[in-house]
Amino acid sequence: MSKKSVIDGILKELSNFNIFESLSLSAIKDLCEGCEVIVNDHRESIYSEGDIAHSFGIILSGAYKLTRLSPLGEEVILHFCVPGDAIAVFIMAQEKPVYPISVVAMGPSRFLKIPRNTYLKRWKEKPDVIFKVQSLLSTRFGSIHAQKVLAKAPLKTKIAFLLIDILNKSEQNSTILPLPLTRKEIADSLGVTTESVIRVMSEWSKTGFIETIDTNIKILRMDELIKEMSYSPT
Amino acid sequence: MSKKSVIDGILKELSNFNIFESLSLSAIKDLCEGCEVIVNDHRESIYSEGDIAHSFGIILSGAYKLTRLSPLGEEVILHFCVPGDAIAVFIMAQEKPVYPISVVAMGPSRFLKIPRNTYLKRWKEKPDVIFKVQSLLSTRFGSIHAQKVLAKAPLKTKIAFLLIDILNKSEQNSTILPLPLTRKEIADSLGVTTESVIRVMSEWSKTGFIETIDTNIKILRMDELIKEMSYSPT
DNA sequence: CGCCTCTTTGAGCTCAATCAAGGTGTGTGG
DNA sequence: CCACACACCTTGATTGAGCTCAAAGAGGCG
Repeated sequence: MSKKSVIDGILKELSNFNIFESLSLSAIKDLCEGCEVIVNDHRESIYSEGDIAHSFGIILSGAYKLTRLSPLGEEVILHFCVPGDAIAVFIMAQEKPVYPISVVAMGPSRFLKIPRNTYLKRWKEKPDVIFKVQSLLSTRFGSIHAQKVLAKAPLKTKIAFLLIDILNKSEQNSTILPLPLTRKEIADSLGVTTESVIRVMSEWSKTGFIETIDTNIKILRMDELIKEMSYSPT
Repeated sequence: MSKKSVIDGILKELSNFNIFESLSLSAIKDLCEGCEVIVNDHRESIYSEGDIAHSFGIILSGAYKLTRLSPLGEEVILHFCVPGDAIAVFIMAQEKPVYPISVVAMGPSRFLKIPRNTYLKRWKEKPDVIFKVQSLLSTRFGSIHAQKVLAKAPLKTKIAFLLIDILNKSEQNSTILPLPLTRKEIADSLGVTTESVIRVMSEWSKTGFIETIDTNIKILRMDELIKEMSYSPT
């Protein structure tokens, strides 16, 4: 395949994403000047907390997690990203941006890396695109807030909410979560222990609410999971 | 005082805020077309979760909390806002924006309410201002993430962090928190119970790390508070 | 003066953490 | 090809930090 047709293929991929919808292929091409496709294996890191940010990008396929280390050196997962999500865009306008988080692939994934210069030259003065970025951010706030509201809820409420929230990221109306997810990752995302997550989810596996094939979680009884989400005072 | 000089006074107030710094007074005036100063008493609400968003604004003085109700009907505090903070700006670009949270005054406060139309006409095409808004958002992400990283930390770590984080919002190098804060509010912000917060803070009051005059918290021994923030496995 | 919000303290309980031990699957280097 | 490391999953027993419940005092406000 020639380089040109590779680029064409990617442009087509990009045009499906929310952030670029309503843009012409040539406009998208402009926005991606100097880009590069990064192919990652499971657990490979593309950005590390504290590094100077020379680039940002868009997830093409697979999934990535945004993480930080806790004071005790444990991984804390701040967000799960799926295809179409932008990474580190919103720090590009800063004078000397530094990645505030690390970004790690979950399973084989592809990432379109775009130089910061392209942002400064091409993205900055395009309000439409900037507002798309803002709307991605605002979705992220939504998830975070919804999770914080459940702070006092029992663990199974939190897990049920997380699974449903992740499932909703998926474009298709699938019942399989769009990313491979270990029990440990669920725990690290909710700020609880792996064992506690396992105890809740084994129960659900036994009662047939969910099914786990390798690290892919399938929701069999959405209605029951939603019931598990509700809770009442003691 | 004439209406004109009232406006001049406010413009001067605004020009001190980060979001408007480096803008001329007349540019700021443009951005505030149709604005109105709202004066609030303690616990008055300016926006309610779910309402259609016809306006947004900037905090002039005092403080406001951003809240939501938990499934059990308890107040959950998502963020504390101080003078210079923008409220609901980043949903203004949406087609039919709805406030995702409620906004409630903490003590007597003043808020500059700006119609959504002004945003669409004046803010939208000014990238400089939009980036200032983005930078406010990114600060907010910073706080939220830092808090999430402490999810497994003991309660006193979380409280110490919250107090220091709020103190850092203050412009001056004061040791008094820039907003009146009850124990219940600390609890609602951290997702714990009032009693637990009281037990930790009474201890600190006894040992002289902090002092509470009415609802104003003064940090007497920052070094000790920072020590309380560190923790180690079991 | 009664109502409301906030604070305080004590006693008992519970959910999730901790600790411990064993099992599985995958990759890798000798 | 085997051994060994590593990441993840699982289950059971024990423990403890923070929750719940209860009761009471201290302002502030209409």
